Amino acid sequence: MTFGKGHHLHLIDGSAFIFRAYHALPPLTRKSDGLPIGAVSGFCNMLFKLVEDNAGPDAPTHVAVIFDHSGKSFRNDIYDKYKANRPPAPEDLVPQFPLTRDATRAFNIACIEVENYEADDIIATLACKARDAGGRVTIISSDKDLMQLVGDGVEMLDVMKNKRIDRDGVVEKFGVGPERVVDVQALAGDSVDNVPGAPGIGIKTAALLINEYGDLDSLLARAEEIKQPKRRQTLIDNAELIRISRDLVKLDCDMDLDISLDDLEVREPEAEALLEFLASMEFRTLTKRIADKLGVDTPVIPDTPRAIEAAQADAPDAPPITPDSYEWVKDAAALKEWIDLIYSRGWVAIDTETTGLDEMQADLVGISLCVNAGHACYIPLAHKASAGDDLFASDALAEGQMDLETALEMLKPVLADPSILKIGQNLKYDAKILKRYGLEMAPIDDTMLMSYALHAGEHGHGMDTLSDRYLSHEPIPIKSLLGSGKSAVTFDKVPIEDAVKYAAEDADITLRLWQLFKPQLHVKQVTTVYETLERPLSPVLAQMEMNGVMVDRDVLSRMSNAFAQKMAALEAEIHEKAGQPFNVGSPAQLGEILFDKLELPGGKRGKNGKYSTGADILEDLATEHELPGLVLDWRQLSKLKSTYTDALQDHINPETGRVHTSYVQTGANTGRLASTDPNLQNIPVRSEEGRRIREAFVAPEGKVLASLDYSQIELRILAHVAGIDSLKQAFRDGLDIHAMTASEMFGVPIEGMDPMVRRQAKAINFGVIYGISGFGLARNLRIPRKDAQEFIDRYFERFPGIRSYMDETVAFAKEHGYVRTLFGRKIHTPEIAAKGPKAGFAKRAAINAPIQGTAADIIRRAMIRMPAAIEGLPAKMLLQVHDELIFEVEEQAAEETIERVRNVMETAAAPAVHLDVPLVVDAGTGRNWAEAH
DNA sequence: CTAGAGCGCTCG
DNA sequence: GTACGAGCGCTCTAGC
Repeated sequence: MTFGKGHHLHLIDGSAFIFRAYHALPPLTRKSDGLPIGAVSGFCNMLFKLVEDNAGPDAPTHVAVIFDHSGKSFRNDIYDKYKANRPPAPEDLVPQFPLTRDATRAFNIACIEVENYEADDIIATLACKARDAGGRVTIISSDKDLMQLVGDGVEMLDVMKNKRIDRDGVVEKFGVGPERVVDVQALAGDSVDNVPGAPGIGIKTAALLINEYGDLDSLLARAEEIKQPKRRQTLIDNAELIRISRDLVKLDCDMDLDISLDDLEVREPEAEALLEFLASMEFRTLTKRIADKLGVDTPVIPDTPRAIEAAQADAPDAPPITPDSYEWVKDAAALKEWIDLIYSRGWVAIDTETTGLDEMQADLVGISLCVNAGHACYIPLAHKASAGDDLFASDALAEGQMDLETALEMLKPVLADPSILKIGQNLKYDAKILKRYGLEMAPIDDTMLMSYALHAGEHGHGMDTLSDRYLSHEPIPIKSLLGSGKSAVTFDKVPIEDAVKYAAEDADITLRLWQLFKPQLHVKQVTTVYETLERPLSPVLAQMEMNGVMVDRDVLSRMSNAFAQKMAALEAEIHEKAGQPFNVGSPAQLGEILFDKLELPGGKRGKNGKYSTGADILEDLATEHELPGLVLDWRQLSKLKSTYTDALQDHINPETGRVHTSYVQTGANTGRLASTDPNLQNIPVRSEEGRRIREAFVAPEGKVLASLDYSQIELRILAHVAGIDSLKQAFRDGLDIHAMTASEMFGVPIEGMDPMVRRQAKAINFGVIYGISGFGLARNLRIPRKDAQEFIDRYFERFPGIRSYMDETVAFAKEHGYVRTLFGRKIHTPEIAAKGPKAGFAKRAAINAPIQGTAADIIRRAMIRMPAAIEGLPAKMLLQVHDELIFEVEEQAAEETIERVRNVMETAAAPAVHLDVPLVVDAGTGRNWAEAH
């Protein structure tokens, strides 16, 4: 049978269906694993309704669902900004795109998409073919771009409004017949698709002009005749843009399709395949309805959520992880194919290989990509030829590599494309490397951050850990390629064939982890944490790290020399008092001197049978002998010199003259950041001598450093979460909280309070945050344990809400295995069920985590909002130290900057959380960090 | 020679 | 046996 007169073709605009379904329905998720399926559900219902409605006399004989092939089309070659303003598809819709194709096939309906073309072109080509063959066509869509096809037996049907659109309908909408629709659209433009058109001309005016002049070409040719000066000028000025617009809106009726109309003949669904699909989506109602209609038994959909392991076993289509499937991309043609694949998929896992771990200095060596489990490649860009390959130049590049600049030029639009999701493991690293090469990357998903949101406290979040744990696969160790220690080489020396296996595997593993984690975010109810506290922070940190802080080498160097001299003098004195030379830096040797040779009291041995010689012990011994005090002085200098004045100099970047720390977003289980290489969160401040190190952290000429820190944020949070009215009121009244505590506990007036009493209250306040114990407080205050316990008892008596908060928190942790911050962050406490000393640790950690974690969440929220808040000011955010943010700002803008930053910090909890206590931020500025703090 | 544990000290 | 959360430099030793 050949398609012809008497036949009726239905062409369904699949993409329109998907978006309509997505927006019409709440965000449904599959019960077993949280996979978002709202759009698929709506899509299936719409398909089913069509099938049901197709029983009547007007039923189609042929039907097809047409989809847009994701990514770019030939129209982008005509006009590169085509559809450029279109926002990316929502996160939870992206994984549903392929499922709607599966659904179409499950209904046994032809499913068509063609690379480089839009659905509208395929619809146009099929509609023209069918019309020419003498058949009828109904286009099921409300897209006005398709109205140019109406007429001669072609109609549109808007299923939502249940309205047919024929020739008259088109005239009603455009003021012209279908054959002139393109002309009107070319003039009017379309802001949604970013079709330029002629500025100032809308559909009404366009129709008027076309009706007057006949068609677009005549209009443009006779533009001079137009009476209205503005219209005349805009048509003359924009003639070229208008012609381009016409090319953009004109649908291609003459595509080469390898499918014929006869292939589209209506087929009955195959019950088994359709029901299997519906059951796999866990659509209970629809499965039953369709099973009933088809007259077969409804398949059973299990109610119990599957475990992760089951979900994995459930995906037999994921091929095993093997280097055999990885591709070595050698030239632009091969890379182009990968880029096309990325566009067709909508996402890509990416990983960069470099010559080192310092993102501010390492060079790019290659890039790996993965679009699908097992489908990965490596693009080597700067591998060196091995010595044997080229006798003349040892730094010659190896064969089989494409030009680095060409590759980056090709990848640049993909990485910046808002419709392409870039997936990585610790993407901040790759983003910084690529940024140094001029490439921006957005939007992103980071499997490390996902793991952190899901599993903080349960395990680490490095790729090796995750791969082993969730994919049961041990990745190729980097050491097997680079070696280790002195003989280690950089990645550019690795033979490319080895690099391909290693690098592509990393991208492959990352993509697989993403596929596992993404749906889990919903299931574990940490989507908001991930989306609002993790994902948006990563680029902010990257920018801070790249900003760096200026450090004055000379200041450090001078201090270092001074320390060295003092240490030498102390060392001589120490040896003299000890009666023999020994390594003062060796606790083991010191212990023997103190406790064996000098026979001082209190020698306690640690785990390895060595004496403990910690500061607290030496302080106690200082009353017995001169030696311990000298050692303490020596240790302070030694610490300052080695960790700060010496090591810090090595971290000054030779190109920027600044120190660029790295923040580990997943470093602390509570949500705090960790700072490494170097750690700038533990620069001395408590001792006078140590604080001087901060004088080396400076602002350049004409600028100052501004430091803003939350005052007592953790105690404020404690007052809020434990609901202690008197503490909350004290914070509202701006009282000295430690003095107030002392006053409440001991019944003494705040005025003229003994500083010792206040100090004890302060220790108790902090102790509470840490999960207080009599032993700990006793040791901290150096008072008998009994006295400490009395203090604690009295404290709980006065603030009973604190005790119940602690008890409830521990009970919650025992029941659920985790605790939560006010913003929903989960911190797992797997040891809470343990016996013995571990239980104590876990209990205190569980008490502390919601407090410390909520404070961490608040400053994260402030940091995420900060770039927008200081936009336009000559100010840069440089550092975070848990409750403090440090900025570098031009002197005359310091006041304005502080005002804006303070405002963001003080309101950072809102609107997600309303605190019963105010957040207060102290601020200071100075030429260096010591002055600013 | 190297990796890792343990100690001790720095910060919030 | 004990305050909560981190990173890093040094010493020392087990194991290649």
